[in-house]
Amino acid sequence: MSDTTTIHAAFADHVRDALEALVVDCVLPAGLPLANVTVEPPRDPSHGDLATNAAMVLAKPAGSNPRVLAEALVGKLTALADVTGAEIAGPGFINLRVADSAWLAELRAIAALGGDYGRSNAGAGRVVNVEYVSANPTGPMHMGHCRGAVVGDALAALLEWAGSKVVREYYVNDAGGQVDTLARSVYLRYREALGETIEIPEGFYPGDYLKPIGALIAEDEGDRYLSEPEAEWLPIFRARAVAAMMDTIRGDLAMLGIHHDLFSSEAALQAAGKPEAAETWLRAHDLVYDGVLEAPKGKVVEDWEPVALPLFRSTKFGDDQDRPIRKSDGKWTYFGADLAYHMQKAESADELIDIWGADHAGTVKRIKAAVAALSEGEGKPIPFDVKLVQMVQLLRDGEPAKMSKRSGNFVTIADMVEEVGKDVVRFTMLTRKPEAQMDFDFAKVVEASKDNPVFYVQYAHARIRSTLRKAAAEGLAPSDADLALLGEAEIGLIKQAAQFPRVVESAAAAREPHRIAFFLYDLAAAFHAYWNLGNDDPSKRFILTDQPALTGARLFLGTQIGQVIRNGLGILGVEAVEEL
RNA sequence: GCGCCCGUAGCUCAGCAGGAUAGAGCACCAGAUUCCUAAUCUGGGGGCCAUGGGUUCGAAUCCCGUCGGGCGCACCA
Repeated sequence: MSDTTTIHAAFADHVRDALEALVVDCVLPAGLPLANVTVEPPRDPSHGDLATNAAMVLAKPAGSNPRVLAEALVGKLTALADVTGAEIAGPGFINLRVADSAWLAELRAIAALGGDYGRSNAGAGRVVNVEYVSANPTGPMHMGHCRGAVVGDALAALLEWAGSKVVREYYVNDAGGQVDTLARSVYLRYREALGETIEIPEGFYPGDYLKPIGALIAEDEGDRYLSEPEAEWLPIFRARAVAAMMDTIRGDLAMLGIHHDLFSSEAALQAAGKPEAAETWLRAHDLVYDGVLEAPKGKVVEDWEPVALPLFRSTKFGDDQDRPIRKSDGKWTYFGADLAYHMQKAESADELIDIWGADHAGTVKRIKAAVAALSEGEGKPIPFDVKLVQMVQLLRDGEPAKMSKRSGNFVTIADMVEEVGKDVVRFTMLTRKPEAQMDFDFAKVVEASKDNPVFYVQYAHARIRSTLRKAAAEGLAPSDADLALLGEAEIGLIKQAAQFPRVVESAAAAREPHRIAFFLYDLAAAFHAYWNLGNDDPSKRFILTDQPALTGARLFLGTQIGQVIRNGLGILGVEAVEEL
């Protein structure tokens, strides 16, 4: 990264420096908590370009009052070259006005940083492991996986932009009973491929997508497995079925533009003895004991009977019940293996993030308990966050959409991407905060105009690119030679685009990629509004053949606005199109 | 019954880890097209931020209760 400083970072530093100077002057005591000090644009632009709440936040811990502090701070800040005004307002805000020349410098900074504008090193290179999707390898990806996939992927990119090293990981649940069922289902399709008439029992996977796998095995291996006992063929069919499903899933993910760095196999984890190691350690610390599971509450289970199982003391860490790590047949529960899996991830990361569907909300406490127990016990507590994405209700013209041509009973991601396109799916999933439920209506989302922010943002970018092409055809090019010709409207646009680095930083800190989407929407709106000034007043257009200097400056501005939009869309994994 | 998430304009949603007079789109009303793409823009009406308390200089935002909606609640993943 170059040493080009963005205006946002510079002023955050300026305020911090001013506060330190006040410490030296003995106006402030040393060691004040600065975490809540913000430097950000006020909502009302008439209040200036930037405002800080420093005086209000620090008054109490400093044993002073906001007014006195603010006046001292203003004294320091007015001395800055880029500051043309500093005043105290409201309950103790300090409003700053920043010289136009500083905004023009920011425009040059965007140009200098290009595709890196907005990156920071706030994450300080810490390794963050983001586990997302992790759909069971028992079928193609469907809508239930989509939101988590998109949110996880955008979050991963966002954290990279904010200076973390990110590992994108997929946990392949290839060890439980479900993949055995998958193998048996494929075995049926295998027999079918060899001419038998089959019936698919309750509880098997009925989808047509298993037919080609069965057929392929029949082709490769002939009828040799027909007469063999299940114990012989099951592992083979399981391995082939899982491999085929993972190929399908990787294909589905690729359609969404998602590529994981690491696929971790649960079977491999178990083969390596990781769950045993965790159990041994937990037993040694009295965190696993042999106990009896309580009957579920609030729900009648008819054939419930008490069983003795090895239980993890998750209640010690805030869970409602202790949780079994092995089943009564001695095999690992999902949780028993998952706990070891999280330890495995923690070995090579500074921080863990899981993206889960809301239907797994009930298991958050136990896994957090396990990670806390193991990592604190090992003397290396690791920050661990589980992000829950809420359900998406699929609609078609307001009616619930069901049924897929491929799977028989659910809408697949492949179907959806084919119908509405990757960019629409991704952007739409990201224009809502993940913890709120959302509707996804095919009818609305394919509409290329209204109600569809993707096109709105892409259109802004396309307009800019189109204008640059048109200008080039007339021999006009962007130039920063005469930026002083830019006026109030243009500076306003720069101010808005200049928020990008701090939006990236705060979105990353809050783990909320949707903020990028809303920022882009606002920036696009500002651009469209600016553009339309040229409708009423031709002198406000980009291309003015008789004024090459002004045209060059405006094209330079447009180029950088386009760059910011492109960078933001890049985080979201949405294409910045050249034309619509 | 218990746990987690949500409740902001008629509808769909933002609200930047507590800040100044709560915003946008859709819908509704009134306008802009000899234009670098009108897939756009300008203006207007519309809110007890579910509700009752609390915390403080300051609450849509944090805490507690209530109401309403969603998800989950044995060895399934």
